[in-house]
Amino acid sequence: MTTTNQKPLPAKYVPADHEPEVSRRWDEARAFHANPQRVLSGEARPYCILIPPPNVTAALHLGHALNNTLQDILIRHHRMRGFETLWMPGTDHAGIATQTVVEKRVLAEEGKKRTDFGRAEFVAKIQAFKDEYEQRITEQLKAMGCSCDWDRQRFTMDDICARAVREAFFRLFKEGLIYRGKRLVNWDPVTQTALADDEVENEEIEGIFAYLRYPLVHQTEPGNHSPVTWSELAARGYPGADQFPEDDQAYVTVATTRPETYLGDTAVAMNRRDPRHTSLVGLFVELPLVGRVIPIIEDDYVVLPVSLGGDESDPKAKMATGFLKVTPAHDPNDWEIGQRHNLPIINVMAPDASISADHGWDDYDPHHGAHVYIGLSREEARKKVLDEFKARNLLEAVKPHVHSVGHSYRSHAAIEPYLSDQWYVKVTDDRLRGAALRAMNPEQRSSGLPNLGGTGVPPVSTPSHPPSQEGIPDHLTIYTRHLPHWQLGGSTYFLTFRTQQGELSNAERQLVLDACFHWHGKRVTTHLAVVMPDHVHLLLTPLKRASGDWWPLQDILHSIKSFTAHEISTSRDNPGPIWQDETFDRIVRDEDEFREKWNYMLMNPVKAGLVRALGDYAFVKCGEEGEDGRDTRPTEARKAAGDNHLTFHPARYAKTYETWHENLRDWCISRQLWWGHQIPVWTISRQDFEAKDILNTLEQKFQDEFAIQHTGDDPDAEIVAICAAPDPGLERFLNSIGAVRDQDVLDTWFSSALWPMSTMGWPDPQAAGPEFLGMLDAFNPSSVLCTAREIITLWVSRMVMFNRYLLTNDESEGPIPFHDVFIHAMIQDGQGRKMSKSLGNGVDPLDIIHSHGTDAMRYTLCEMTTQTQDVRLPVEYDESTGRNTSTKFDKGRNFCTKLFNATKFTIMMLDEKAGSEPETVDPASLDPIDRWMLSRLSRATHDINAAIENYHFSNYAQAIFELLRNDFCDWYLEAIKPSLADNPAQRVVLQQSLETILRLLHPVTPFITELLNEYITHRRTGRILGLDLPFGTNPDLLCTSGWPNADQTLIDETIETQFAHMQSLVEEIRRVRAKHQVHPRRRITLHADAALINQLAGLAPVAQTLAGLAAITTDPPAGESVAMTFNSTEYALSDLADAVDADTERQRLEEKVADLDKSIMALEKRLANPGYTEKAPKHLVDETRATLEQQCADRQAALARLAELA
RNA sequence: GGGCGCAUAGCUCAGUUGGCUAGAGCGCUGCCGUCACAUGGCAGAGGUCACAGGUUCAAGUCCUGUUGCGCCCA
Repeated sequence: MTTTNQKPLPAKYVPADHEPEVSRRWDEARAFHANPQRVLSGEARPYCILIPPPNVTAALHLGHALNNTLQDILIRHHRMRGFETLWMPGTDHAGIATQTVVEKRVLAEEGKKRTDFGRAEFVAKIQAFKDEYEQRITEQLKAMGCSCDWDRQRFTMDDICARAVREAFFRLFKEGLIYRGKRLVNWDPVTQTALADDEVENEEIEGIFAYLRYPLVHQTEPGNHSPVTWSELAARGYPGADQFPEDDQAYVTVATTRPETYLGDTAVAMNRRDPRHTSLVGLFVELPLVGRVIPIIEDDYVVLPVSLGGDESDPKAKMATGFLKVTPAHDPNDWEIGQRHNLPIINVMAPDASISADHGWDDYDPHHGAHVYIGLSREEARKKVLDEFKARNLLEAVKPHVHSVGHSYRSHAAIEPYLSDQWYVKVTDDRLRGAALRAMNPEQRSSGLPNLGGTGVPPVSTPSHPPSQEGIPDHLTIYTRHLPHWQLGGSTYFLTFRTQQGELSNAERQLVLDACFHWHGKRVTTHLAVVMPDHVHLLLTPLKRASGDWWPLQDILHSIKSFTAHEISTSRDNPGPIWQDETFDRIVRDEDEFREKWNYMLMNPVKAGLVRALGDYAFVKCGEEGEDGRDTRPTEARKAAGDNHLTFHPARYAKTYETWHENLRDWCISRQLWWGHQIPVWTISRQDFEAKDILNTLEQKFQDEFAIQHTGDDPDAEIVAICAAPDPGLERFLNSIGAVRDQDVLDTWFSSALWPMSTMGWPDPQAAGPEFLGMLDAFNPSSVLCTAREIITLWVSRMVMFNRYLLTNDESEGPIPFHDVFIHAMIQDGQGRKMSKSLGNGVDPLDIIHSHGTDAMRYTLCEMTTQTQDVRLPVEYDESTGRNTSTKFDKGRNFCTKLFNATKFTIMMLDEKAGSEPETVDPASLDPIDRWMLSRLSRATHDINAAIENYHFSNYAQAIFELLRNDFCDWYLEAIKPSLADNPAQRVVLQQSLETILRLLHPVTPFITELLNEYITHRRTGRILGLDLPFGTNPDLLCTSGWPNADQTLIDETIETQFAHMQSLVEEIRRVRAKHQVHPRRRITLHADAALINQLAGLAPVAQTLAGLAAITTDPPAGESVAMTFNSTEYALSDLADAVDADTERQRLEEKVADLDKSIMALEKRLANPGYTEKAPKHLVDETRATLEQQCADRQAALARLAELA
């Protein structure tokens, strides 16, 4: 069948000519729409990714392109594998960021400020901006080929998300996990809002260290004080007081980077170890101009100066005076001191950080002179303070000082620690933080874990206590190997690991035994586990994964050992290594031998070294046969995944997650903004609340829909009410009684944290709409979250906490929101700077798509994704187009061009001569070249499956690159040119190979493969046994066709070895041709011998084609010829030219001899080392000997030929 | 201050639990207008794997330390 109903492919591939058309076909087929019912009915397993919703502040840049390309690769791969696949798209309202951008825009365009509009009016402006950018972002994602379920696109301020926010807030509030507190917050004076800790960026700035003198006074009673003189101090034993004029007023000197905050000082603190301490106890200082008299207190926080015995290595001790001004309202550390000593808290600033007496400066008295500061900015006030102190001879010194200061990530203004009422989530509660930590995969948890790996000593392959050989039949002798080799066959392994020291208690033995069976049936079949007090024996067979390879034994063992070690060392309260390295003994692979060995061990446990004495069987357990390695657990069980299932890739990021939670502080969630979810809390004074008997009314009318909290320190403070589901009746009621709704909005991450739930209709899918039914059950937990590193703390953690807390049922804590977290690299520009909008070095993916095409961009991004944490991407600005571009994408573009041309050529060849192709092809009947191609295909398929499964995207890109360019184009296509027309079975192989390649490529380059697939799949005539290309859910499109299944049996080691041999022969001939500058079209003659021809076997014609040979003959050359050594034998090539240049030939041979000399010396040296021949594995030594032998022969041959030439 | 990452060819980067003469793309050199592809093919040059120790028969790879760069968190 050679249907050629498509229009012919154009001469050149121009991506822009095809991508929109392909997109349209996907849209029309609704190819990316997920149906939860297929999951719930058991028809298909779920695979779900939730997009990290991009901020609507700006268009996407290449970092997003990377992020989304990787997600799309995972999604498309799983869709083709038959999973019911959901990729949920959406955007984030990004409260402060978006509002700031719009404020700037409005100011620039209309010259107006936010406050010139009403709240509703301004929010509408932001909404319009959001609509514009949401659309732009969606267009970008579609242009990138993202196969999202576009029908389900969400925005974090959708009604559906708002409902989730209300519900979550209500529940947390009711349980006391949200509270109101007067705290120091990170205040951004420019945007005038509080910021979360992680929205603050520390920057080194060149500031000052000012030394201010505070005059000392006595205070007999409040309002009545008198100066303290130096002579008085000297009398009190103050060291060095006699150095000063005795009648002058004494002072103490404080050092500060922020002199202006002295207006709010409420104490001076000193360390009790300070020798001056005793003489100052009970004294006070008077703040110049302010007039406030404040006590001298003692607190261990104060650093002793070096001169008084402070720590010399502490830079603070070098700068310190020993006296610390304490400003509880304007410094977090001072706040703590203030709390400890019950100091007054005096806020001296307005929200814009200007000095103000109207925000808590209750003892402000303009007559003392502090009025000179009022209204000044922080910076102006700082200068003014120094001037005023200097004028009064109270400024001891000012030194330059580089220190780190928090800045707003948004406005870049210096953060002011500012006292205000804010709402907090008590994330430090065990129900949140604890649940997040318990979610972690135990093998990635570090706390309390002994250092099991990374000792630098590789696993010992020789057992330190070998099982007794006595009585074991010789042919069952266990032998040791390196682990990777064992894995190839999926064999059964006998493993032993021993305790580091001491013995396990019975309880511990039971724990270990259970752990040995943890992966049973899922990743391994655990045939037998024997847990003795000082060692463990395991008999395991790793199971096949869905990707076709086997679960790594190493991983399984590591899981068992690290988990048990953690548990044991915790319970012993004695961290330290528990296990030694394991020894690996391979059981003979043959099944009969295995059975015999197995029986022997069970019958003769003492002789086999299993146990020490007969009867010592307490902790021995045999497992049932397992199934395959797929996650076949029913939905309920999968959903129960809560504790121990959250796994990071790469694993090192688990540490970031863990330490973040260990050092967590409560999360400030209120923001003084207009753009966001307004806090659903109404407040009313306690007086009114009680007078109107409101509680009673609430309880009668709105039983479960409200929760109250009493807040405030004094009885006059307010109480707080909250409504749950947005009940207009309750809201009306609250308004009617004069309760006031909180003006603030929630931190954006509060709604983002609900993303895995809100997008699926939580809390009430029924009410959300029919399309939400079953979504939570089918797709939460989702499969993987793909994001960047800084998001671990901002978002990942909060999603885990909320998902687990809010989906808690009567039985247990809720599930994790995703099983895996994949952290990809951050894209930097050519100078190593992070790509960001503020630096202006962000690159629009559409620019790259414009110059190179989408697939090229995706291919290159995929290939860049290794396990590293940053990647550099130098870009150049193209004047002619006004766009950024980068030569890094050339590789992707060239790769696509190659695919296009190879496909065109394949079509041409298939159409040239068609007919009589067999319907079914048995690989065994094929020519070697075709068997080789199938072997390479099968191998690549397995490599690619493993790469994608492990998030090794770069390996995927490289595997497919080599398969297409090297194997398929350079060798296979070139080799079959002469034979294809007369070989119908080969035409099937060609067609099936390319179709397989297109499918394997589809996840990374979806557009071009979708385009070409139509041409190739329609030319399908037959199939190959062992190579299955399933139809999938909709074979009309490649994106919904099935993923290739290549049977392991197609991998033919023998043919691959033979082929590699043939390749080196061809390459050797090509080298000779190149040296002698033989024209590519000239056919030359290889004078071989029977041995070589025999060795080439069926590949001789291929070699002839690829090396440009007219013939391979055993006849000696008739005329001039050159020598060529191959495989220790000298051969001749003739017909190179009309006359061979003897000088060239001599030079070539001399170079060759020199090369060989060098290599031979190295090999001889290695073999001369007795350590090598004795200790290195035999096969390596043999290999070295063989190589040496061959190279010596090659050298002899070359020398002989040189002698002839001379 | 704590944590993490990086340092390999001119450039951008691979190198899978230590084992062939360390690889790829771009760039460079030579040949090729060839009937899929010049966005190509064939061949080639180019590396003291940051530095110093150590473990090992064997180190780019493991360990210790040093230097430089970057990121995250305080």
